[in-house]
Amino acid sequence: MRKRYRTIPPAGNGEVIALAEHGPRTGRPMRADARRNYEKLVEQARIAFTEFGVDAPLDEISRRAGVASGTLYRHFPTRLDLIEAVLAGQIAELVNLGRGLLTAEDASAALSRWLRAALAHALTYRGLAAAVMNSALDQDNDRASTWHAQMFEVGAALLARARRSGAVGADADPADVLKMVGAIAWAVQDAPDGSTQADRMLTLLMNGLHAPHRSDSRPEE
Amino acid sequence: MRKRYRTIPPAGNGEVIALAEHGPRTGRPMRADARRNYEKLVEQARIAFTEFGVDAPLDEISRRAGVASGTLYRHFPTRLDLIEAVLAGQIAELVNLGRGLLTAEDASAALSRWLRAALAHALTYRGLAAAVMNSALDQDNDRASTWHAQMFEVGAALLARARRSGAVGADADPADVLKMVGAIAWAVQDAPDGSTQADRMLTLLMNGLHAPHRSDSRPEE
DNA sequence: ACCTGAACACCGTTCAAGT
DNA sequence: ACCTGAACACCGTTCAAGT
Repeated sequence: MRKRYRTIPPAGNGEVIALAEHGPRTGRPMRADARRNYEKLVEQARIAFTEFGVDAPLDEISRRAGVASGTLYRHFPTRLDLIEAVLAGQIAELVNLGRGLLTAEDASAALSRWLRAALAHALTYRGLAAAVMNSALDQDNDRASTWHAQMFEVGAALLARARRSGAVGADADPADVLKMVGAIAWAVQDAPDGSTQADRMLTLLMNGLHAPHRSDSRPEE
Repeated sequence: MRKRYRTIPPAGNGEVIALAEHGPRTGRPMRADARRNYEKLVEQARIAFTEFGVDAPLDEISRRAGVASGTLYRHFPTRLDLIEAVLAGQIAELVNLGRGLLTAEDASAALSRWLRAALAHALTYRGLAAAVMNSALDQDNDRASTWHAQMFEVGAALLARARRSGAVGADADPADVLKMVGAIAWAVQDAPDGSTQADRMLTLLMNGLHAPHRSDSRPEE
């Protein structure tokens, strides 16, 4: 199938269970067995994504969770639904970190630190998180989860604060910056020296933010 | 299947045929019918990738080319082999452009122009070219084609020249820069306003290059 | 040396029957 | 309301037979 991952990322925390308490379809509480199945599916998906990558066979996941394939499909109509559930806990942590950093003294350092944390998040599961972040950032996307919305809010606030402090020049679009972070994660996902390369690339991005904004975007020719 | 593309990119030029003259396996000239099949497969793959994206069914491609599935498999053992053949002509053009720009007066503008051309290339076929560029950039990759090797050579030369001219500060790794270009293409591949966003992001990258190099890559915490 | 095309394996999706 | 699991559809890969 695919190369295996070295380390298994930490499991999603209580946030996942908070999601499972209410059915994503009805809004009403889930039946106890349905909720158990939901949680088993998310847990086994997390393990399978770690082992096989994004393309882990769905029936393998349902088999490990001890449910039929139709049950997986009922809870998660698309693969992306399942993926988002797996990532939910990690994103919540990122949001919390960002909120804490909003009161840090050095606004520029706070931004830098949060972007590095976001990059670390984006790198999980072979750049899978990066792909989800990226698709959630597209405007016409009605799939952008609540978690992602919060994440972008925090990112924008940190960027605005850094700009007000004078450390970041001119008008960088927060969505652009976050897209770049996801893009870096994607770019290094299979590189042998991935994390050091990602570090250098993020430094390049931070330099671009610090620089006085010069628009040299003349058209192609 | 998938959303359709607006425009069909220009066909690969003579370079593709140059490849087809010798079998990729033996090194000796291909039999006339084999070569015809090779070319028909590349042409139909180009069209199918445009219509369906990267995941165009292989048997659809072989069906349109009028050959059996085994023939496609003989010429192109993996999907990536087929993709590389489709992109070959475009990459050759990019290399030529870069070589011409090596003697331009303004080294910084030359780099900027070539990076924008590289970005345009990376955007073809829904960011498919970006994925191929990116995987070719990984060091342990024995699949990096001759074309890509030339491309990275040209990019490195343009960057070095811009650095010597003083317009680009310090030591940016050419591979990092090209990875960023591919990453930008990937990030905007499905965005509604993709090309304008890509433009802004590339400007951010250029700003990062122009800035005096500051290394703020302190570890995570 | 190359091509054909049937056979196989794999995997996602649906749905009738059951609780 | 939810679950099961067989059935179906789709697609990549192999390989024996043919030229």
